[in-house]
Amino acid sequence: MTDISSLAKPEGSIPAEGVRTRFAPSPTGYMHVGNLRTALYTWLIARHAGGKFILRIEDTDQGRLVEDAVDVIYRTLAECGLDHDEGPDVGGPVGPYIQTERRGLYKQYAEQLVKTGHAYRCLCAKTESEEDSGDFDRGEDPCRALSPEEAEARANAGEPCVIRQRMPREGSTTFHDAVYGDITVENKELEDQILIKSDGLPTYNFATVIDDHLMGITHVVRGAEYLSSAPKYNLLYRSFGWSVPTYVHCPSVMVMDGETGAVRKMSKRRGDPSYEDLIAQGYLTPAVVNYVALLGWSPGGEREIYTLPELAQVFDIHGVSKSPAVFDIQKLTYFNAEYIRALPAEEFAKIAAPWIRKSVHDPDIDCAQIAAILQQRTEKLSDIPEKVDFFDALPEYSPELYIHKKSRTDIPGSLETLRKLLPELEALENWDDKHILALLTGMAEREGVKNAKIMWPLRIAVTGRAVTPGGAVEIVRILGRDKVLARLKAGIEKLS
RNA sequence: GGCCCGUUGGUCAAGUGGUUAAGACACCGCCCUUUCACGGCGGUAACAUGGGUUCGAGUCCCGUACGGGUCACCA
Repeated sequence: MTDISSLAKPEGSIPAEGVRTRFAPSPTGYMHVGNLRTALYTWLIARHAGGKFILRIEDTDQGRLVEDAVDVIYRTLAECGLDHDEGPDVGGPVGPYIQTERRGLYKQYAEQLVKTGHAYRCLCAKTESEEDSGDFDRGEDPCRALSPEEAEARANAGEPCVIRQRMPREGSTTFHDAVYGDITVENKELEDQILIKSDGLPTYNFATVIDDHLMGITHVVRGAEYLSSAPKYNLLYRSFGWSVPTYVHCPSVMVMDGETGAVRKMSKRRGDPSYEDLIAQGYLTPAVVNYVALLGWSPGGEREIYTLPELAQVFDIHGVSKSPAVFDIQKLTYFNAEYIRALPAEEFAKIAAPWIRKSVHDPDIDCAQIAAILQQRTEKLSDIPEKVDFFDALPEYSPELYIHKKSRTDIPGSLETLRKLLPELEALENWDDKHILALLTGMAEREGVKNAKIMWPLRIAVTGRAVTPGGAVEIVRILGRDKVLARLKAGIEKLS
């Protein structure tokens, strides 16, 4: 076999040791949850070991280029905290990190394989073995393995030419995966896959092997959908005399159909959320990352809430599951609520402000005060606007709302309460929680009734809602005297 | 259909031959509470199935069923 070390290498050389992982997305324009999880695990493995995390763009499909798609990848990785040490934007010792910029490289290695008999040129889509088996009419079709001279002549004449990997016809190949263990397939099941397409670019299966080797990748993390093509890689590595990196295949992320209950792979086309969709729906990035980490991997204990650095510390390939996991938006929502509650109040106020302003336009209303009562009751940011819209304008509501068994309220009693409340609130000097509460409890005490009997009608009158963020006192305070008095009057009129 | 992989409650999952088979979400109930929520307490609910191996099997082996993946000049 020819010495492959004489072949051209990209600039620089491979670091001698240490874990190196890579996230190698094709730029399709969005990151679905499964992609994000693959990126996460890949990053986690590198960081856990103190190694390097590399970003490589796999854009060898010229027909599927999407404008700005790479930006989505950069943005998502950055937002999630998955920083890369090498990549198209930051460079590195084994670049370039975009496959179309490496095109010459693949061709050389493919030629090498042709020379050593591990690959052959072909003019059409038929493989050697199909040709041998007489599956098509040889007389009509010019397709067959070509000699180098022939191939070159054809290429010069402008005829398309493809390079295929020559698979052994007998025996079997065993491939080892860190998650799935040993997987053995009969060689006769392996197709002579195309290495170099007729446009001169490599196929994914070839480019990834070449690049992973050249970039010194030690752990290849990818979706389980690639598992069945993995044995072919072993053959490729063997043909080159290269050592095989550790493969880590991750189970697919599924989604359950709400109606049929059937599980299927997540897909953008079916409306399943991408990372950006989730953020737009008011999910917090750390919550998404934390939840996604646990989808198909378990740290083993009972703990579920982990920061990114904590995940890097405890991440272990052995915890990766073999079976597909169903994405559960409810559990994500739970994680999100946990993260929202844990936020410092000022930070939540900052994050919540734009959502509050979606429905509360009155400049006199203080967003920060609303945020304060909202924080403990918000599961996702997108729930906010409808929860607080009553601050802006009193919604239409039914008098029935005044009837509440537990608070022992009814319509006539509520009317009476509102009538008494009106002058007292009008006269209240200090408009703050303490004094408002004192006024309300004082009234309850004087009348010998539960606080709720006073507070329920008041809250209904000022909000028009049975369910509100915060109780009567806070809402009255935030709303301000003018609005409260006006709404009280409206309530009295409604019940009269 | 061929090949490959998988199968613990509705969902995520712990479990590496001997456990009353964890925990979390969701759901239900109770408590707390000025509503709702939060919080606290409790509850319903699982080893797909049939054979082995073994003193003993969720854990090991084989079959069956079901689910997933893959069979492109896409990744």
